[in-house]
Amino acid sequence: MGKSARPATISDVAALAGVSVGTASKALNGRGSLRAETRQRVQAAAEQLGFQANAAARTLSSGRTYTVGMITTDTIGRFSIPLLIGVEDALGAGRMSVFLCDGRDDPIREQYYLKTLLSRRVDGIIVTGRHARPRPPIGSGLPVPVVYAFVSSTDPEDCSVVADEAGGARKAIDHLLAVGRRRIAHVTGPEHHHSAVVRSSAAIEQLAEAGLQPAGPPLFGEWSEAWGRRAVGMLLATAGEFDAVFCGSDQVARGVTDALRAAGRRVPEDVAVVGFDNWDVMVLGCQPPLTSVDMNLEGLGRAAADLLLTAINGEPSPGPHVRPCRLVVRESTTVPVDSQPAG
Amino acid sequence: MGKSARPATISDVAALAGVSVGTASKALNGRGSLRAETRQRVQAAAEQLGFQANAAARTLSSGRTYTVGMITTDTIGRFSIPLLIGVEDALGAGRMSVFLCDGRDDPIREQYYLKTLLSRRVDGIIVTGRHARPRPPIGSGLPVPVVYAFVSSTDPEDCSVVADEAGGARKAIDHLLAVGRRRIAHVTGPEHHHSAVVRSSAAIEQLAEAGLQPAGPPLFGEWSEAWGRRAVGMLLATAGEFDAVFCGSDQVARGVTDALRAAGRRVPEDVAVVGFDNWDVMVLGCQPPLTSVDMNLEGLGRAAADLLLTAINGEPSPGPHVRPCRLVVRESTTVPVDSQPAG
DNA sequence: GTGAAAGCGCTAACAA
DNA sequence: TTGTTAGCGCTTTCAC
Repeated sequence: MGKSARPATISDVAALAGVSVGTASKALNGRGSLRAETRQRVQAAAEQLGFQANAAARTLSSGRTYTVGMITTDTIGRFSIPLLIGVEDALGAGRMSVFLCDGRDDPIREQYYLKTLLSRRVDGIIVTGRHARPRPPIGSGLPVPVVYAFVSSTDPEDCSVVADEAGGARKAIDHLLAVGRRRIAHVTGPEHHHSAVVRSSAAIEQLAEAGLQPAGPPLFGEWSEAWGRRAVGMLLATAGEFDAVFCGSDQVARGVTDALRAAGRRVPEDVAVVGFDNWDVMVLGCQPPLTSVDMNLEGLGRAAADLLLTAINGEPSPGPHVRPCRLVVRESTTVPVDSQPAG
Repeated sequence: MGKSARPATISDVAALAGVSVGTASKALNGRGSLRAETRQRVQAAAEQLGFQANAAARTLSSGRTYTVGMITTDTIGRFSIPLLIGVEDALGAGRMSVFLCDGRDDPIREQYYLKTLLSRRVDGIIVTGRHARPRPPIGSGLPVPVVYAFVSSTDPEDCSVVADEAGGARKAIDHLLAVGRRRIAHVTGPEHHHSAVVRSSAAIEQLAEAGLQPAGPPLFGEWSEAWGRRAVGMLLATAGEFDAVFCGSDQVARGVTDALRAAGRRVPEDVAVVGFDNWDVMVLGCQPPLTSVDMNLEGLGRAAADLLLTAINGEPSPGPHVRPCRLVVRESTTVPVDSQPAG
């Protein structure tokens, strides 16, 4: 069973079945009207030869490639994965294949990929990235539809699917208020980071709506556990009392939680902690497991792919499409009913 | 600048330049011999029309698609990313594009993808997966070369690129011995998991070579922090004294480290801890940062892609290609020189 | 119900 | 040096 020299073509199939290529084509694609017997004979021949229609040839006549390109702005990473899976999921069902292009934060590389994808005549393009901040459009007047997933374009006419991060932050605050917290601090990532700012402002606004001030100014730092730990030192030193910390990411939240425990504060009895991202490994590894905001990136990827498919079919949906976040409650904010009452 | 109705074809270019398509083709591909002036005129016309050669048409005549398929056995995840990046890196340089196919641990899905890729006439296929255990070949007598990356095939003739996990485990043990540890315990993942077994046996053998016994039998459990924490309870309860723990993964190692500290044992002064995978977020989030074994998955992906490229060019390299692991030393095994001497 | 033939966009061999 | 032409494998009219 060596390597077959050459994949079977439709004329091989036609010859074996004793029909013309036109007839074979109809038989294999269920088009035209043929005798059932002929159809079967062709299918049997195709089966026997292991025939797989040459996609390039098909593309050439149909004009459709049934492929889409996915370009990541920055490098492929933790955030891209669920998006990728969602996209793959929605497209795979529609028998479309995905070209993966790793932009590496390099605009030149990105444009190179764009050219390649266009020369491959992809039916559409999905652009993603780790940073939610609106980015310049990848191109203008492109011959195929483009959907931005998680990121959005600075051109408000471009189709994008983004998470309602502000809404997520508000849900986090509402939850903390609902479990009786009133002195809520906020620790998050870099001040120049779009998501940090959006989440932070939304949290503060939501507190204000409840007539509350945050427990101290928001602490901007990095997206790391180490920063979360350091921030707790600052909170303990400078802030007054606080009974909750809303964090801009799960990593920060985990650092905060660890440092609080190390400082003798119980989570959640003394201080409740909420994270953001609902990153399984962080959220479940944490002691106790973290309550966190989930942006449903996989659903977002799926939605982006669906919008792309409908755009490919001639029904574009321009503009931003905002999708809600979901709060996943765990033990960092709620004492389990069967646990020891707080001393 | 609306959507251009139809991408320019080479005959558009030829017409605009006032030459025949054959001449245009030569001019654009730098073949044949043409007057420099003609060449330039064609190139200018192509530029003006934004001409991008139709890849499908090119494929049809040349037989090459300059695409490869990458099939993940299980779902795309943490382990696939560095592999993907490596593959992308090595292939992108050679102007090849990658079709990403998420197998989801579903053999039917996998075969569906295989068919799709073959019908797209990819030049080659890379198969990856999270589990290093050898897997059944994805197909036999395939018309294109296949390289397994990180995983290997049960057919020893199949080309695969794998990490020397046993060697990595031995390096970890050697390091612990070098920093003076003699009573080394081992905590790892599920007993039915190939990597757990390989790493574990290699560690025990290496200890034996040094004339040592492990501190208690290896503890098999899960790949989670929670298990690492529980395991420490077992070690403290049942094992005698121990001055180091070699862990089968960074997550386990982190759980172990946290639990040791909670139990009043200092890391690394009282107990040194080594992880496996060198997963940045785990290794750096840990207190203190974890010494860990790095399998260099990105390099592995690059190597797999390079082997695939040479196989595509007619020089296959059958059989397994084993690549060394690297030990990355951090503070979980070595006291920084400028730190407080142990009390 | 089936076959013949044109054409998708490009390359490459051959003619001019 | 340039143009003409025959495919590459498939789909799709249009005759038969």
